[in-house]
Amino acid sequence: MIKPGSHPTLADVARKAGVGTTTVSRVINGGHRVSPHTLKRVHAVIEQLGYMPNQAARILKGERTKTIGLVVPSIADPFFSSCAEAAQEIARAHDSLLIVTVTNNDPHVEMENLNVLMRHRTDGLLLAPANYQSEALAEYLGRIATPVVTFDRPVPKTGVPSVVTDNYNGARLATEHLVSHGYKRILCLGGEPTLYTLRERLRGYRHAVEEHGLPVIIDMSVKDYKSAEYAIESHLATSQPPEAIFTLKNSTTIYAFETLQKLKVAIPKTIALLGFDDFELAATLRPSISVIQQPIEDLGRIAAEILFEQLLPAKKGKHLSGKKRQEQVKLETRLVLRHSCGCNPTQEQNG
Amino acid sequence: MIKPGSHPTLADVARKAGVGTTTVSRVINGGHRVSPHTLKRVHAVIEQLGYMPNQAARILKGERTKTIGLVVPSIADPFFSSCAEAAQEIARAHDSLLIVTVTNNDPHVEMENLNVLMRHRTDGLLLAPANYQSEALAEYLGRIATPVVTFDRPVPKTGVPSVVTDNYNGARLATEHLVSHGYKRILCLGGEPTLYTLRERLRGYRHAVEEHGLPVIIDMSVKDYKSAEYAIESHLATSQPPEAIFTLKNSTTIYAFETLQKLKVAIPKTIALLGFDDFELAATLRPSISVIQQPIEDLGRIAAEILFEQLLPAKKGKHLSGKKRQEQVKLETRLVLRHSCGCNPTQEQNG
DNA sequence: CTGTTAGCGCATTCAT
DNA sequence: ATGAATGCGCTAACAG
Repeated sequence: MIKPGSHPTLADVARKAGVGTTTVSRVINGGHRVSPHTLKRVHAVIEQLGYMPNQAARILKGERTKTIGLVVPSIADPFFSSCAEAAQEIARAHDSLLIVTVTNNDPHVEMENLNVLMRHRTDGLLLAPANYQSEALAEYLGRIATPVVTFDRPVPKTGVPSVVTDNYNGARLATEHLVSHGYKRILCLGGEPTLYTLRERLRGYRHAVEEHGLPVIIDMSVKDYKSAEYAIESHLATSQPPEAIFTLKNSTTIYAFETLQKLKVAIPKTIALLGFDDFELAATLRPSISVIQQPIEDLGRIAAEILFEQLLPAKKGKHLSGKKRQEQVKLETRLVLRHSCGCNPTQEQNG
Repeated sequence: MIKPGSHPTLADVARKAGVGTTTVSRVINGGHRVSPHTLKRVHAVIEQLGYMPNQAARILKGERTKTIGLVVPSIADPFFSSCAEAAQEIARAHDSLLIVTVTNNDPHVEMENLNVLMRHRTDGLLLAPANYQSEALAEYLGRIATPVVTFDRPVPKTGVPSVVTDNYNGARLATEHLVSHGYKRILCLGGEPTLYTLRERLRGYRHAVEEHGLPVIIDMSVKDYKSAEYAIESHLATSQPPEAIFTLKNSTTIYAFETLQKLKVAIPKTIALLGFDDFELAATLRPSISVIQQPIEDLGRIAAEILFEQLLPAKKGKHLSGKKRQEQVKLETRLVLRHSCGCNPTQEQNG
């Protein structure tokens, strides 16, 4: 070994094999135009030295880094980790690595992460923006050369392609369903009204109830279990308590369920429940919870696919991909009927 | 712009600012030993050009890549995604990026991932090995120069440090508790007996029941809901059906719960249930499920901390860290008593 | 304080 | 079929 502790280099291999560096380079890049004999010996030396090409040197030569960056609010969140898994799979299929960074929904941290990723020259970026409506982000994305695809939440006023769930129609679907059960007073429960997804869902709910001439009852004060409990208790104490609750997100649905359970309010008899976004044990709870299901893996998968689509043409030296894929992809939701909304479906697959 | 479409280089900045490359280099590395005036101008040019240092070039100079690799069976799995989140946080604190790869528990894919990561010269590796007992992996890890820390599962016969849950004692704790309730026939239910974690838990269960002179009833045939249902029905049909079930993992616990619920077997009256590993709605189900809880985030966090601990000394040029941290860290579990085991605890925090 | 210069490991002409 | 030489962008000696 020439430099103990360090990795052997292409030159080390060349020396040991008694050939030129060019030859070794050819060998590790497919072995074309190399005599079988040399090929064999070089391979042997590579094996023996445990040589692995240094990606950095290749990058420096202008090659792609074979990495893409993923920027999400959280990776512990099942929603984003599912997206991440799908994205990782696509990346792997394209011989690329996925670098994961988390923002905790903090625009400042997000910007920092983007900068670090740019320094590493990731070939592309997959982004679930922390702050819908951020001018700084829009400006930043317009400035950088790296292809970006956002998912779950778009960045408005930018040409950045995005893959999102059709939150608006999903919420409409949910609300319409509750209406069809005959419920008149439908409470829409949620939190963090600044989030794009929740705003869209809220809009869907509002339009649906308004169209049916029903009262708009919205409570966006839910931040945790406590606030959910407080909110629901307040609405129950009203002279005209709600007959159904449409919860805008996962955690809210669970808080609502727990609260109703604790207060011994019969679901769906006294109050029906329907939530946006499915969750693991929704079918196992009693009663089972009806939900609007969004194609989570598809979000990550399609976003990654679009990203790599933008990456490929560059290889051929083409100027721009001729037919630009539509700027925003909207994925449809699915209404999963279980018992909490008042339905009585036949047993689901998994209990 | 000198090269449209490409990133501006340090030399570009130097030229435009009318200074030498060294000066620019100094500026982007803290700005020490540079006159305030020059500093300001260079900063201005950097801003104007949108210059970002090329990480690859730095790496080539022998610097660290500021990246660590994470190799896990799945990132969609809440267990590993929680570890990943913790690891990401530590990485970020050390100004590093986390590259995530998933193996699907396939040793071949795992090896491939490791190779790719080595090519990218990640400073270190966090690994949850796919296959306990793999000779090839042990050999590989012994050969590479990069520091590695495994978590959740160790790689035996290797000096590779690992951070694992004390699965053995956790299972003992669980079993002892069921015994203390007076149950005599305790069924241990699980699957994939090749996994390190499950073997350890199985061992803990076995020792505990044997010590109490109780029958060892093990069924490792659970792979999915169907097989769980079949297994449980079989055991119920016995002349001496079990009085309690100890499930070895998350999903098995849920399958068991669903099956018992479907069969209208009263929990814990007819059969008690206690599972290894907590899950989100364990406290919300009725009855709530008692579990052995493992410190999931700690696994990822501590593994990452140990990794960076090994990385730091190299910076100072020291030969080896003097006091080697103990090779294997074992994290203790916690018994969380809810209703399914027969306990009647006071209400938990969150319902 | 500042500039010049020599590599880091590799792919790539251009010769041979 | 092979090799010598060049340069990618940057940092660190080493002058000034």
